[in-house]
Amino acid sequence: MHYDEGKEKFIQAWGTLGSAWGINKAMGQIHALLLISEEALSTEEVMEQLQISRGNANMNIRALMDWGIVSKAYKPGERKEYFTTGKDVLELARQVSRERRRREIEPVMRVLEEMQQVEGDTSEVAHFKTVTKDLEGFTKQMDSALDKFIRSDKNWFFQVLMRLMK
Amino acid sequence: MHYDEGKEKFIQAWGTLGSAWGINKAMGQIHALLLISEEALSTEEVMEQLQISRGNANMNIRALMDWGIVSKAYKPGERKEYFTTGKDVLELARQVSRERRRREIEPVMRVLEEMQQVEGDTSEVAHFKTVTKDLEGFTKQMDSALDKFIRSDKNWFFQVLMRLMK
DNA sequence: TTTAATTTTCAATAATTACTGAAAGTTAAA
DNA sequence: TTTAACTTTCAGTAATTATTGAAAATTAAA
Repeated sequence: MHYDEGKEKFIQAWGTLGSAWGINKAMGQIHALLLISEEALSTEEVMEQLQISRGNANMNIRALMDWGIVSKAYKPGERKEYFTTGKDVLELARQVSRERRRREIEPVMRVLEEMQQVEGDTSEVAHFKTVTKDLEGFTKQMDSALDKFIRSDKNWFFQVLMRLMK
Repeated sequence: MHYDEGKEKFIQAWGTLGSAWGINKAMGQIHALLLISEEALSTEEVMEQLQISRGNANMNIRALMDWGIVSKAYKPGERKEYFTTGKDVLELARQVSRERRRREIEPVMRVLEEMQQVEGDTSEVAHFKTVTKDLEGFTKQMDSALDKFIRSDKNWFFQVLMRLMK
């Protein structure tokens, strides 16, 4: 397979994966492009390689920076801004976990907690509280495991993974 | 808080969580509704409670069945179909993991594997292969941990969680 | 300062995705 | 069989989300 074909496939696949997980396609594609670029890229280069508009490129690069997975990189003597993403996959996973935890898990957990405030002594209410309590318990456990992962170092993570596999 | 208010909040929250994870809102809401219903519900009841059309209800109930998290339940003497979802949260998580693995992780893994077929000896190609290989390795490890989780029983899962927490 | 390079914003538009409702299809009781 | 209850499909429409491109804002060199 030629490089250009592989590159194209990878960028598409990464965009599609993003979509399936609630991240917009262009954002996924820009991330893919930066991942495989040895050098930091300018907005122009992103626009050109992905055939997207300036506005689109700018907005999604910003969004990636908000996620904490893309950062600015100035080139000496150049005025223009360049962008890169870390090449460490574990660190990437950690950062994505951190953000999704904050953006999605925490809000839903707060709602689940509130549900115990529902009044009434019908079996309907009892059932409602049981289900939401179960969800809350499970979510809390997952969340604290995730938290551990986020704070962990490489060694801890691989050790856990090894223990878990056997 | 009154039951109806709590119910409404929970259904909304579950729908929103769904959206953030690439599942459509109505699907999430129907699932929430079935979760908190003690009895199986008919399409009519779903339509009425969520104020959605017959087509919408039918399509999303089917989708939930495709995911393997909602099943038909006939009531004695009744001709109409009723639907329920399991109330075991761990089992639910397992089933969702199973499906996302099949639908999303496996396809992307196949693409990542292919990337090693790229030819060329430039540093560009070398870098490309390194990055995609790293992603592939990480994804494989996550995938096999997930597989373990999917196949595990409750005890194994909680033991792992406990070990992991401390 | 001016000027020019660069980035950001945002109204307009396009593309995608979700939803409706009625017609067609299916199923089982009469 | 017929009939009626029920389920599924799908073309049309609505709602949402993504994208464009040009104007406004910002930045730094001249």
